[in-house]
Amino acid sequence: MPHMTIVEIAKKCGVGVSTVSRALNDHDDINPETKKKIMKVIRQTGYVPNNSARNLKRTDAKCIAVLIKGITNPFFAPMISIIEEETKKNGYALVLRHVGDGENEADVAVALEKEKRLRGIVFLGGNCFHQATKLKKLSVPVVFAATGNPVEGSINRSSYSSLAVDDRIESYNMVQYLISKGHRKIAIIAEGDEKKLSIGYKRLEGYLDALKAAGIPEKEERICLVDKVENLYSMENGYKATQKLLDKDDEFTAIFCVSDSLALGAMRALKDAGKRIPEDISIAGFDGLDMDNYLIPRLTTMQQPRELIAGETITLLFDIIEGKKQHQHVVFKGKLIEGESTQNFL
Amino acid sequence: MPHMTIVEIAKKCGVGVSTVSRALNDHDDINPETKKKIMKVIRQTGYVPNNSARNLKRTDAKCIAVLIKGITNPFFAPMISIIEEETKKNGYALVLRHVGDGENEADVAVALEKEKRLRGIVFLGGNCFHQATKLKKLSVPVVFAATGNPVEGSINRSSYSSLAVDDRIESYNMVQYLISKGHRKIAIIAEGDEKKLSIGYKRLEGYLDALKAAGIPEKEERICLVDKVENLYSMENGYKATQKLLDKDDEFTAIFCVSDSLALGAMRALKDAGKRIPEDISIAGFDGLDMDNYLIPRLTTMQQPRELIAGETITLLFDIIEGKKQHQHVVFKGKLIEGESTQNFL
DNA sequence: CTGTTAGCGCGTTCAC
DNA sequence: GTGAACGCGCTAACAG
Repeated sequence: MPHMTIVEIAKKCGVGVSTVSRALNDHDDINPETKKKIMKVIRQTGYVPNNSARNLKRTDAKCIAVLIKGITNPFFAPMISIIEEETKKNGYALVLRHVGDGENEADVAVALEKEKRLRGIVFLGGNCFHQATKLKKLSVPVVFAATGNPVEGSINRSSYSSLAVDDRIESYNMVQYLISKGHRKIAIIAEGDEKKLSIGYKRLEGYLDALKAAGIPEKEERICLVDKVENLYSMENGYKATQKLLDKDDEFTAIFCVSDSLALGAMRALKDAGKRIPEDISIAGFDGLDMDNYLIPRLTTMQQPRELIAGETITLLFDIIEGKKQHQHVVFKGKLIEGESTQNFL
Repeated sequence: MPHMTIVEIAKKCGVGVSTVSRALNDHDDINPETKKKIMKVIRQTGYVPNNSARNLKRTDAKCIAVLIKGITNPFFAPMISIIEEETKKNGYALVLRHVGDGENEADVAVALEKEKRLRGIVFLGGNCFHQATKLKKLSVPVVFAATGNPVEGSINRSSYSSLAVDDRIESYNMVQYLISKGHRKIAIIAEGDEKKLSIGYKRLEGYLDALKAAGIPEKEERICLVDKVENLYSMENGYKATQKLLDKDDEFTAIFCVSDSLALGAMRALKDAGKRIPEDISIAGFDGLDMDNYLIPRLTTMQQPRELIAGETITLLFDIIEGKKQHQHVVFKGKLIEGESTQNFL
């Protein structure tokens, strides 16, 4: 029996389609007996309602969507768990949507809103800036989580929310920490981005700020910008970048990597070059991935409060949906986790 | 203008809805001029067609779905990239669907097939067994990738495909490698699974096979089964398991972890216990994650040919869809990557 | 080449 | 409580 429809179920049960619909959607204006009978037939036949048809009609549909550019990024893993949990707890359905490399997130969002009758949208993600014009096409609340500089173009800041750390400041803090450890020749592995909007660039700015504040002149050969071949923040990129740094300048005593993955690559490259970590060179990362605390040596990093951000994001979204709150912009503080990959420069 | 429909676009353009539809779907039975005009209006108004309505009508819709239990698992990352690429290359649309902890993958698949008019389904994933009865409700080709023992219950093996390594054999090979290195007291961190169907259990069987073949008696205190608190194959589980092993028995000279994440946790635990890797204890993992080659020391692992599996999977699926091939079961060979985490036991 | 029309499968009015 | 009828937005015939 391929392709059952609600009509056939109705016939089988000797009732009208609307009655089946009532049973399906847990309406209370239905005789419990009838419902029981119908549900039994549904189970027996293995009937599954067509979601496309439902979405087309349904008006209520408590459903939100979470869009993630690069869902395989380990950074998102714990956030997704929390979002799933909280969404369920609030009685909403969740559409988790991966946004591929070629896709534009705002476009995906607009299409999804039409398709699913969403009540709200979360953009999860690191390194992206959305076009204001496209965003304006969305008619449901939008919240950006863990995104540095979410919107490009002119849009009223009160028409969306954002929850994130301040990449520039936290980066500043990390570099200042390195300076406080006596390092003055600090290299950085950051992101080559012409638009200067990416989080990688903001973290680079924080680095420059910190040097300036400490009166340390920046040196071009200590700034290594990786480019987007495949995965920007890959370990491989960190490895290669470190090799380049070592080629150009072997005086630096510390490397600040704008992501933990880059840092892992950097550690390996240093090791391969015969350098000891942290005795010869200190390494610091950014993000606070689960693995950091298991690496040998443990990685010093600027931990983002991912779980907190995820939780607050989803709570805020529901509050906005239900009219309890207005849009807002929340800045979280990073936590400097001191691992074994950094030490005093003597 | 919230909620535009194809009718309004048609009116605005002074044409019929079907003409707009033709423009939208790149049909060739339309005047290029008309099409241009329509597309312009569409762009200006920002109209986006409703996918639910499309899915409801469309009959052809070249679309496949990939379902992944735990999409955040780093093991899948490179596979997803390849699948996206290949699917696009073949002119198909792709629905990438994360299956949450509470969800049943087969159920999701059935619902998705109705909703999207799929032409084929890929189940990507490690540690799951699907119920035959539910699988039978699917009317499109199903391919399991990187799944050890995909189906539970009775179903004709010629009604689905599978592409994977043989976990038991590859596990056997790894343990035999350790034995060949002179290790005879080999501990294992595996998966506690009552059903004995999981890949973790199969890898445990491979371990036992290898010991037996070498005439090494198995010792209960060297077998540590982690349980599913949160993430089964987490680093934390590896860490704790190793601590337990050290408590119970400090004679073993090697640990075989049934996943690389567990191995990373194990490495850290050994380090914290003052053991040197590999001088005191050798560590071997399973999977071949990207990070393995960056760890210090580099992790010895049984690498699964993930990219190859992903590519072959998608190719096979399309061949089956197009009637060029029958269902088949392909077993891939693992590749033992010798890192620095293992050495001869002298 | 184009417009009109009939459903796709379902939820939701309405009467009953 | 229940059923008949309508329409969600769109594509695919079918005429013209």
